[in-house]
Amino acid sequence: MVPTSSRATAAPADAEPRPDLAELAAALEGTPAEQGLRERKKRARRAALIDAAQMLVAEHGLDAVTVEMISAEAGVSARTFFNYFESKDDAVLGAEDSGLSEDVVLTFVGGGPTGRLLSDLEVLVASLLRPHAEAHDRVVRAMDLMQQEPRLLQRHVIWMDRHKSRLVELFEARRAAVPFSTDNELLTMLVLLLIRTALVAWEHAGYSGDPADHLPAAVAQLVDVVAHDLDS
Amino acid sequence: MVPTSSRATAAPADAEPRPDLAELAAALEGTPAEQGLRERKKRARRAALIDAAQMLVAEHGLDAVTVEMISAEAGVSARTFFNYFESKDDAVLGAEDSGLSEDVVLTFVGGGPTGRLLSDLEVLVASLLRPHAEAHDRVVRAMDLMQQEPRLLQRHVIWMDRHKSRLVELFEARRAAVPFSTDNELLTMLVLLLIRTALVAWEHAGYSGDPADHLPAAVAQLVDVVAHDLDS
DNA sequence: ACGCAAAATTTCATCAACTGCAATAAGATG
DNA sequence: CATCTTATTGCAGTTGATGAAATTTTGCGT
Repeated sequence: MVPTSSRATAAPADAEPRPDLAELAAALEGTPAEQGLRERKKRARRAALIDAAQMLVAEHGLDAVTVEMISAEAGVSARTFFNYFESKDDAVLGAEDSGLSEDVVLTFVGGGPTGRLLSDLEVLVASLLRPHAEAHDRVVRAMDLMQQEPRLLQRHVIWMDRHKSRLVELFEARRAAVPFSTDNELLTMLVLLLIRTALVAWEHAGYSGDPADHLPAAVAQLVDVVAHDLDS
Repeated sequence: MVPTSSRATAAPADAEPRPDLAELAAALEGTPAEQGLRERKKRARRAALIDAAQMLVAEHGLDAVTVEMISAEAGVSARTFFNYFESKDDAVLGAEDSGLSEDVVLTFVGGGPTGRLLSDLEVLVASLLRPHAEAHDRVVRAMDLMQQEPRLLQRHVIWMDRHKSRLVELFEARRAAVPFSTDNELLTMLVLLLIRTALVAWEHAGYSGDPADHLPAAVAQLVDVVAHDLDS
């Protein structure tokens, strides 16, 4: 195996005779006592796979990395890889299905918190962005990789697509409480716009702080564009 | 050239002795005398492949259709298929790289036609949408399929990605003529938003007229959302 | 500790998307 | 017709992804 690993060992952070044991042990340290051992191992493997995927892709490029390499690096079989991720791309991005919390949802469908649709969308998106701050490092690496490998950008849209029906439900529910005329399609695209704009701004800021911090600026820009159109 | 194949058989693809001749002939009729025969055949094959792909997918679903089926239906080898399209999805969507015309570009980068960024974006998007009206039937079918097969939606984004660098160039050029502060990222997402909203509205309207006809409504909705936020 | 049931991993087989290459067929051209 | 160019094809091979059965690991009651 490993047909194209001529300069693989030039990297500083790894001189591993036995990647599985070392990484598993390290990863298990990170999550000391939380739930059963089974659960911890699961998280550890998942993290190991993401790390392996991101490291390899950063070094060799997306297409030059096979799931076999990733699996080998993480010390599992290739088949197991697909027990954790639906696709290679998902692993590289460390895809996490960050759902939205109940209270935020309830507030939104109730017509709150501000009563102004755009502002409330902003709050909603902020709550979507927050989980990203947890796995800070992995998200940062994912964003960097997204720039080098445009193909990964589409996963962003797939994420959107996964949650689109849920979002549409929210919009419909809110519409029942506080009628408004904007189409669902435009609103979902608006959510996507805000997410991407905020994330890119976050990246331009050197990944300092929380992605959600850049949301107000994104909204402000949007308002600006429209306002300029109304003025003149 | 709508009904390419008069065959609605649910049976496997071995019921036809010579699909190529019939379809090719029909397709060649459509484009009587234009450039060389070679060029016409190329277009005909491409059209045949798109039609075959869309028909089969509409009948059996995206994942149940293989490129071998599509190729067989169009009367070419599977290898040839990939001389025409980069992927199966591209064929199903009938991906056409509609570029933007020079005059529209020049007007935009010059700060026109209205001088208001959003309105000028609208004009730009309209010119992007117009080519879609040419291959009306295929675009309609592609849109229908997109609804049934969410995975195809991501191609929309890939299209966006392909043209993103060009769009960014336009934004930069205009910025040089008429300074404005909006980020490129937000603007490209805005373009995507307008395109999608207009297309979906067009679809909801039963595909009557031109997709670009629904652009003003999309912009109006966007303005509305922002305006409501400014008022209260 | 022991053994058993559930869950996860692995092995193996299989399919389909896609690519490179070399041979061949088919337009174009003079 | 001769030949040069371009397109098509068959073929072998890589890779992503999935299903099923065998095997290992973990949880847990006794």
